[in-house]
Amino acid sequence: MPSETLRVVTWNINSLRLRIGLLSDLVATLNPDVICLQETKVPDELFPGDGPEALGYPHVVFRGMKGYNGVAVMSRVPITRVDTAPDWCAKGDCRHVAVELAMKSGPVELHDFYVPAGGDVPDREANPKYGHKLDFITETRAWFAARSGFRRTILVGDLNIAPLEHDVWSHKQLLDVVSHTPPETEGLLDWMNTGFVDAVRHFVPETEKVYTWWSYRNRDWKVANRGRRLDHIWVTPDLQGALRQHTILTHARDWTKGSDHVPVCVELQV
DNA sequence: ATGGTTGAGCGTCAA
Repeated sequence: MPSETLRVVTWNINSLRLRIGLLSDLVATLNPDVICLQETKVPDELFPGDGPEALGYPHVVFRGMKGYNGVAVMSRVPITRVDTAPDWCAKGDCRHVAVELAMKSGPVELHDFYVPAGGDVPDREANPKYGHKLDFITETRAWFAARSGFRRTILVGDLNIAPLEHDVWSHKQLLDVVSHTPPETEGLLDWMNTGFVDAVRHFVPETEKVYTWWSYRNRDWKVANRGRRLDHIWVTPDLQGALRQHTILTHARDWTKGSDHVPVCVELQV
């Protein structure tokens, strides 16, 4: 059976139209086969259709809306959209798209998620956005649990939760901060444990700090280094042996007019 | 408890 390299990137681009030029830097640096974006903030009728093709990614699926949310997958490999998932929390809010990659060795399923950020107050009564976030991960967990036994599947995205102690700059100080509260971190790990392994933690020990996001509200993000690992790549266990390397593109946080998230990349031999 | 910054799109809300 022929095998080939598959390099997958996930990036919360925080407006595709504003930062589409940065995709050239991303491609030049990481040479990905598939790019999964979140927070594209562009309705489908305004999606810059010729942009991905000019960069060498002729296969594109996207789901966007005006102003908020939005996900897109750009690929060198032919992809077909998979439309089996429900409308999470019945909001119609463009936070998930799934595709099948036509690899030579057989299909690989890929899910691109943008989990709700959850607002500021970690209390579902005072802050419905927090409740929405918890409900979202409960629904996704249940849906993947019901499909247990699936294989050759990759799940990526801005999951807006830093699940482990060393996924944040200060575990103690962030226990009450949305993105690292126990209901979120436990919920996310329950979702992952429906049938995935954490591909970045496959390479980096849990005792080592890893961040993919630094707030805009820090004068010097590098000096403060108050980061969180909000962006994730999970793979089904049958792909764990296919993992070859990973990259957190930290220096992208310094790109001119950059996103507050940086690209995360994993290479597999599938 | 609050502020700090950014994007969409023109009020403010969301992050």
